[in-house]
Amino acid sequence: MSNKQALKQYDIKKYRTPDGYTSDICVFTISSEKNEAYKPPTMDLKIMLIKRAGVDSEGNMNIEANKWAIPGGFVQDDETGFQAAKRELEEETNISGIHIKHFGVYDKPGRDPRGWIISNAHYAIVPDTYLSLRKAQDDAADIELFSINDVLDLDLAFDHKQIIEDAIQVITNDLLQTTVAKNFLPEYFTYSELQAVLKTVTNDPAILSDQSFSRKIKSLPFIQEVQGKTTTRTSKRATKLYTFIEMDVIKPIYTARY
Amino acid sequence: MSNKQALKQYDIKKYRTPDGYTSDICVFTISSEKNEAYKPPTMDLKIMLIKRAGVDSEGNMNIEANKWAIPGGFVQDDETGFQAAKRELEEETNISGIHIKHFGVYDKPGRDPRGWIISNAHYAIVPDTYLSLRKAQDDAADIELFSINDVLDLDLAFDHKQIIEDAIQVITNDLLQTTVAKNFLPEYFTYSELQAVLKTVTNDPAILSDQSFSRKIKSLPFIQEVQGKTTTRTSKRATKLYTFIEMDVIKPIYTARY
DNA sequence: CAAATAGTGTCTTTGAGACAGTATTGA
DNA sequence: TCAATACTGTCTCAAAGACACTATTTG
Repeated sequence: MSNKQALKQYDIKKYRTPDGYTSDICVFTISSEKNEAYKPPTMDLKIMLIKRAGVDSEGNMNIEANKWAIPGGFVQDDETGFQAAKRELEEETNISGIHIKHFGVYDKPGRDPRGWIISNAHYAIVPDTYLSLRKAQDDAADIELFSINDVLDLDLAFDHKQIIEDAIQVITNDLLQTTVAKNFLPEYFTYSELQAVLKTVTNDPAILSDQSFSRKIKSLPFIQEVQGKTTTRTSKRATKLYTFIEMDVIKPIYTARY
Repeated sequence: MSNKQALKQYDIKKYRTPDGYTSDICVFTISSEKNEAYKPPTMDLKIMLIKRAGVDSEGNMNIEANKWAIPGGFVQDDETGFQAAKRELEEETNISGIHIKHFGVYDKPGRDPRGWIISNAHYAIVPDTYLSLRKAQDDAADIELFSINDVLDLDLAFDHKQIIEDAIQVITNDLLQTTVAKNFLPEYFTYSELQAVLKTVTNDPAILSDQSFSRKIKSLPFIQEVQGKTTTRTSKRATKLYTFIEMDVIKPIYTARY
């Protein structure tokens, strides 16, 4: 065993090393499709993609030209992949404090024709106001939001179809089994706003029903009613506001009610 | 924006590339501490570590010598990190079909004094019989199982303390919120065997109580009673057997009972 | 007042949790 | 027989789900 160990270390020179190490970010936003006065929002979960250029800076044909891709870039040698993702997202959106989470590594040989390139996949949650702003400032031709219901029909670069599929699965899970939904909401929100977020990823009748959900929200240990504050942004009648309590929630499937 | 994109591609030559790409595996096993006849098992969640050699093959002092470490090795350029983890684990234990899951990437600059080395972290679930066997065959001085309650007190190599902490958190979550517990159990198991697995990571009274749990298990949609089969391995009285049904379980925290 | 949203009142049914009791069988 | 494990019977309490109803406010 000691030999085996020592040999492994010797092998360090033998193995080929990767040609690149990148971080990519699936930027999700929930845009209120309709946002009329005194109406609860109708929401749609969207992902931001960029369109790859047709030619590179030297005028040569670009690889995966004109295809849609998730934003990303190379990790520098003085930062982690996570830090790189954060940096790139901040460069892209000009905001910090964004919720961002690593969810996978994509390293299948041949995934990038340029070489052996390893990609860290992250998802981020960004309020849609920032993205509309970003799109307005810049030449906006090559940045677009796509509904998660449509995005997989696009012509996507590299293995980004797989990455996006996985990201949608992960964020669906996280929205339902963690309190990450709070990142799509203002600090104080109404029951119907939280409900609209969850509706983007589930058909659970207990969540779909207004009465059930407005009753249920009062008994959730990780959500608290904000006393004495109301809003009229979702209805003419003043509506109670709630806020998330900071806590880890692990509800075992073995004790839940089915 | 097109310029920015093109520039990014140009940068491919500018960035330093990693010095190594590895896969490490936290090998978990549940050993039955007591396994007397007609007794339900008392289980303990353990992790397998190897002891790093004192000197390398050339007789030089090894880095992180004599410290405990999680097993792993370099990813080859014709395989993914996940495949490498599977290959290494099979080399180590001589079994295939093991449950293995990627849970993180460790790439903090300076984490490995030998260079910029990126590690994919996985956890695996291995029946303890295989590990005892493996330990018996080999010179066993440098391979050991540690309870997750003790392992963090050891002198651990590199950033393996962090990796193991994270692995314990992830497997705890998965055991309670997915059906991954099935990998610690035979195909047909008793309620007390499943209970013993869950007890290694939770103090939930509904799981701790024999009566509650033996009732509850009948109503779980992902567990089915095996008709007409019983066992006496956990008690003198014949005990009903159950099996997991293949299905995805996502129980929203918003509909669970608290 | 009509329409829309946000609730509440109340009933039925289900299940969780607790406690006590029964069932089975080897030592 | 006893001790240990695996249940089952039954009660109480809380919550889920359904339905009807009330509350509030603007156009």
